[in-house]
Amino acid sequence: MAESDAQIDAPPPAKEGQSHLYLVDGSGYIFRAYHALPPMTRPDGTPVNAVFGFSAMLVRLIDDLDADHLAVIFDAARENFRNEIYPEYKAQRPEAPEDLIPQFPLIREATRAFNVPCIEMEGFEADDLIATYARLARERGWRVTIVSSDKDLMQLVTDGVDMFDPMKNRPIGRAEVIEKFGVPPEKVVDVQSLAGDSVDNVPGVPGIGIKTAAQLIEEYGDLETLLARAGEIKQPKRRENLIENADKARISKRLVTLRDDVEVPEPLEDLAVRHIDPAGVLPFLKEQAFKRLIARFESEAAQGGSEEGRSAETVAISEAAGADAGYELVQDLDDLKRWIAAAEDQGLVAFDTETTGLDAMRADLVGVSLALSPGRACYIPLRHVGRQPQGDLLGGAPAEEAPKQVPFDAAMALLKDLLENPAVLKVAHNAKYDALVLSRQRNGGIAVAPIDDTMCLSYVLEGGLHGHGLDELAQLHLGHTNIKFEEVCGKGKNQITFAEVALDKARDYAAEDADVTVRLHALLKPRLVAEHMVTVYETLERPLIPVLVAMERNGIKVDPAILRDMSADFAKRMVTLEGEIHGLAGEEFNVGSPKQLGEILFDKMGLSGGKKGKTGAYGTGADVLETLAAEGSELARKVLDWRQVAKLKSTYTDALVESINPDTGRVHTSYSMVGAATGRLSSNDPNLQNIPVRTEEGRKIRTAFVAEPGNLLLSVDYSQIELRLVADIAGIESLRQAFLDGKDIHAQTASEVFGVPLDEMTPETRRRAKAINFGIIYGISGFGLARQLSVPQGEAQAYINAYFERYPGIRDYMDSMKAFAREHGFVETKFGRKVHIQAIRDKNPAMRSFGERAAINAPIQGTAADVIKRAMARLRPALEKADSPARMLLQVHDELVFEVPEDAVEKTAELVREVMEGAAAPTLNLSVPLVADAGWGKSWAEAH
DNA sequence: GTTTTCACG
DNA sequence: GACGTACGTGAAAACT
Repeated sequence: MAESDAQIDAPPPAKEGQSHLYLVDGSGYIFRAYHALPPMTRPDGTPVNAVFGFSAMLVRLIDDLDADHLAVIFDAARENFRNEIYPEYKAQRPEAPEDLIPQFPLIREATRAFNVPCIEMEGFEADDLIATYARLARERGWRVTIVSSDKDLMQLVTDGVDMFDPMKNRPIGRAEVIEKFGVPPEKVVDVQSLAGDSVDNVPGVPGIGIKTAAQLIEEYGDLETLLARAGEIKQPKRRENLIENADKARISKRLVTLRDDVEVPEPLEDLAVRHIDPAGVLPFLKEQAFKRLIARFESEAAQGGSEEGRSAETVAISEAAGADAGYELVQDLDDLKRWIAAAEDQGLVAFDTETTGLDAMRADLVGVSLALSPGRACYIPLRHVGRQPQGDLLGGAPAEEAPKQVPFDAAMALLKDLLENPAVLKVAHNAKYDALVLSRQRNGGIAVAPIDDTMCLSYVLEGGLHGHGLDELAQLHLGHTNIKFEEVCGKGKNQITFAEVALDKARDYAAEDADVTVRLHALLKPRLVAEHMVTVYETLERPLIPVLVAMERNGIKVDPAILRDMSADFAKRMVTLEGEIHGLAGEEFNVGSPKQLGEILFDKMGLSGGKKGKTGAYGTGADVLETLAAEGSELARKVLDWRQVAKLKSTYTDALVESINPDTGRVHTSYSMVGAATGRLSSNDPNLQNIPVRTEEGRKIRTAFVAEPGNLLLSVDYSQIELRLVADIAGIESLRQAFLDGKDIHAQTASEVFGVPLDEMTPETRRRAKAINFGIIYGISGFGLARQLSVPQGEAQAYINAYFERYPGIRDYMDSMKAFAREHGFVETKFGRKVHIQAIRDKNPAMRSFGERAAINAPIQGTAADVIKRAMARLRPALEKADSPARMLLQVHDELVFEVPEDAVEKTAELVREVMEGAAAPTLNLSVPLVADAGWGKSWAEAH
């Protein structure tokens, strides 16, 4: 049933020769566009936001290749045959907003200007006309796509008929209908008849919503059967309602069922897609002052018409790109000078670097692409090589000479002038990578500035909604599929480096990236203002790019000898432990396999502890083994020891040695600015934000992180920053006072929640309070706290209740975050960063709870992340001003690590502490002081 | 490619 | 009233 249905994915593309009809729900679109788009007016003051959205949508649709028939359908008037069935139908709909009314005729005008059939009919709604056309087209074997997100049209989805949501740019197929209604399209009408619709004034049956309706229809098959057997319903209220309101349900059914037998005014043939005549559409566009669309059709007119209705935009970005008007290959100095002059003239250029690898500290620059405006891009090969000699495959092809390129040093000198020119804005996607590559002497020693980063723009605007890779954004915002890296370089053992790629292929790939970047920039940058995200971008993200470039470039010295010694020791201990484990188990097995271990522990040895998880595998996590060990299982104890050693060896001591850069002798992590939804950074290749510290054993790994001779590592970290923010944000007076007085915060909490005087505090009581304090930050639940504390759930819940009782501000905070997230789909940090929480609207209650906890945590974790980002951005000029020789090396969420000459440590520590403690001000006037503690030593272990 | 486990804040 | 849980990450190894 539903399971197999759900697997049906996006509809297949139209078959060869099959006609494809697009039916646009014009009336529905107007309202949605009006509400979704920010207000716009043309010079004479006429509001046109919906008209603009509509026009842009129509152009996009016509550009779509497989639409050969197209019509826009409108509602003719308010009254139609449904009002005769039920006079109140849609009666209570509010009047359209004042600034929408003048847009109705304009949208019909737009449709005609674009040479698209514009259809409406007295007595019927647009939906009925759509249903009728869909039936007619299907009878001829055509494919139909209904462009609308209106749920009332979902009943029409079937084989060959699907929908497309023009606001969200996503298809609506059978699976999406099931997601919305809980039943497949053919049963949607029955569900709607029961559930009714308060907006359209469809009565339905009282007390039954979509969920219950879907459940009932699933159970009884259809509406009539359900009504006939209503007496069998167990719930008394529901049974009564169904019996009493059977007629209302039947009337509702007549209201929601779409008519597909309307005498349509235009035959299908007349809906064939017609060419857009620039001369016909330009006067209309000019009247509305739609700049972007005007430019587009003017260029089309200049070229003597478009190519088969496809936009110049689409053509330039796809296969025709390389050919005529498309991307240019720059192979001599004069051409390069021409591009650079044009970029300087314009004051803005998008660029992308092509290299030999992903590690910016090791990669060699191979080429650079530039884009000035959509479709106008070039690629400058710099270090391409000829085809490499092929081994003995097919007799071995001989090596070829390197292709013609601008001499490297000459090209880099010119590019350096451009990329360092303060009057030219450089736009890149993940600019940190390109800036770091170019900053290395071998790749030109260029300090790129000023920089805009489309990846950061996307993160700031839509963090939490989707990924921020270039390919994903091209698809999402431009409807364009980028050439894949694999298609150019191959994969697996046959993969070649970009330096070996033939120039025409390299040009198409590289220039496309720059082209897409310049388009995304044009799309995203203006949204900063419209969506009030300028400050977040300009103060928290953009200034961090050069800071992180410097940190990644600095790296940190790691002593391989220390790690190798530890690895050898770990290896020995693992062998010993393995022997002991096999002895205890009575057989040899792979200790590293949770599956085998689970079978040994629970099947063979018969220890208690059940299955879990969808996969049916036994859980053998540390908590499970810890319980078994406490019950006296020596085997479990040994496995725990083995696991710890194995983890330390494989993830840290072995891997870190491999990460040492042979050129610098240091380890250079890479920070992701868009990895964490809350605004935190993340660290990878290698991850230096999770180096062990909690156990004595693991902590030793930090002795291998050292300062150069004559220097020290300085570590400064925020004390309890998240809890301090909670005290401030949730306005908890006693917690606030405790921080002000510098008291033991967990003991204080314990005293107040459990009513124990401070001088009678036991460590256990304090431990519990500490767990609650952390729980608060995570969006506490009785279950979670019980697990953490190993106490019954009821007891944990009692603690939480006591906490809420004592600190009501916490509960208010949690409730308001949940409500805000539900309403807006995101929550905000104190600095205005938006964190989108999609799970908050999930239909699965477990997912929703998850979203609620995330909504509680995100403003706290995110605000802390914002604070340290502000500190990092300010530290650069602050250290410079103080003439400090200190170098920032690492960030670990609430900690910064520096390398400092010995004689400058104390002064630097003081300066860093001041900047970090003052980082929230002046934007945020915290009622709780921020405190940072400093420590230093020869190694990271000593610095704490 | 996904799952499990475990390291950090 | 039932979902099945602490928030946020990344890496290695086993397993599909």
